[in-house]
Amino acid sequence: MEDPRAKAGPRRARPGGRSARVRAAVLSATLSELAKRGYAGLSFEAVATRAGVHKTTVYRRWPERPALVLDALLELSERTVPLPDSGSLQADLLALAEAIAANLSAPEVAAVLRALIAARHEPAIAAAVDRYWRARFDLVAEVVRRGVARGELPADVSADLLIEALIGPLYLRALVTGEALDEEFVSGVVGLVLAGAQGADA
Amino acid sequence: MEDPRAKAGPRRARPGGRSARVRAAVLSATLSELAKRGYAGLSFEAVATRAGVHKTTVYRRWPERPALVLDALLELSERTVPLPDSGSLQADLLALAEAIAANLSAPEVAAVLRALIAARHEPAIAAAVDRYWRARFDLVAEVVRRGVARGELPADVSADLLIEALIGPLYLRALVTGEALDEEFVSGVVGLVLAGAQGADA
DNA sequence: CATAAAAGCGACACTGTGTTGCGTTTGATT
DNA sequence: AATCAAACGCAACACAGTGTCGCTTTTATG
Repeated sequence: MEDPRAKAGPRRARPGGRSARVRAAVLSATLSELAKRGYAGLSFEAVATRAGVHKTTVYRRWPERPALVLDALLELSERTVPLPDSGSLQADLLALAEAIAANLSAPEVAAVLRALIAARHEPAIAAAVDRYWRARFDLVAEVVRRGVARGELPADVSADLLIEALIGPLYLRALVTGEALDEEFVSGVVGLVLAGAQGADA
Repeated sequence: MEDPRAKAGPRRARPGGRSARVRAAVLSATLSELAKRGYAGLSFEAVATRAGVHKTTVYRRWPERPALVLDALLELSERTVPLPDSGSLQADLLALAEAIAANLSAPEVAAVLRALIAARHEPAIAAAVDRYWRARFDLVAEVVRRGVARGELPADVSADLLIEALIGPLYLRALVTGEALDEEFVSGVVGLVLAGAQGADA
């Protein structure tokens, strides 16, 4: 009962070229708008205009707001930061902290992060953000593990605690208090945390 | 030319009773709505309804949004946290961290803070938040100063750095990653920071 | 070159915001 | 206690922006 190319036929393949372009433009525009207006103030119309695309196109592909923001985020988190591996824990942590500080010092990045923090209302956003952080932390934990393997840290040190102690102050300044992430501060935090981790095995 | 009670008369005094009640109700409602919807999603109408007051009343007293939120914030920051002074730096820092953690663990508090973070767009809000933090830090620095005076810390330790290292991870969990602020984490941070501050005078 | 998926387009209903004019309540003043 | 303006309640309004719909045009794919 299977006609050679009859019944199966009508389901044509879907285009890749234009759709991909539109998608990229919209997601990029979403990030910009997110930085500019925040999550709640995000307007589909503004996103469409900025992307050079019609409003209905955006609505059709991303029927509700969390879906759009989520896709934009995934796009953003693709940009992975390479893990330093210099052979010295001190140097690795410093390089890491400086890279993060440089990132956070970019106004658009800070703005997007602030928008995300505010969007924790939305369960879908919260879940995605959590996953993002877990992956990030697991990655960075590798640096700590190498330090332990080299004997630079006591074996019972908690990698998560160390990482959070390192990153926390950076985020505090960038997002909460708004103070500048200068060189002195970053190296100070690294020194403090490192000394604490090396000596706190009580 | 000054008639005893003539020309100066028509300027009657302004009521204190009802106005004060309305003001308190509105500001309290503002905090609740802020926690619920965030800054950008804050609706004057919702605030008014929650406060049991008419929409126009809110609009008249606070013509624009930053003014309303700012007043609500000032109300909130009145609630000062008493500084611990047990004679031991370790105990003081722990008490402080636990108090902050308890605060941040309250969903409404975390929600309001998130809303404020997102509202950094608004210069007026940003300025007020910055002032708030400066005052807070100056206050907490007293604990560190006492520790230095008792010889529990090297004299050249930076009070600000120590405080930010202590508070940063707490805020990171509460606002960014969303993880729980359990007892173990809080004491871990205190231990790490304290050890770091005591040993890092290089 | 035929075809269907995807984007463009204009129009629309609808919700919520912020404003205005006027009447009513409230509380300080004499 | 009577007065009177400040402050609030109320209803109606203009307006902007959101999200939806039916239709036409473009553009990959086979």
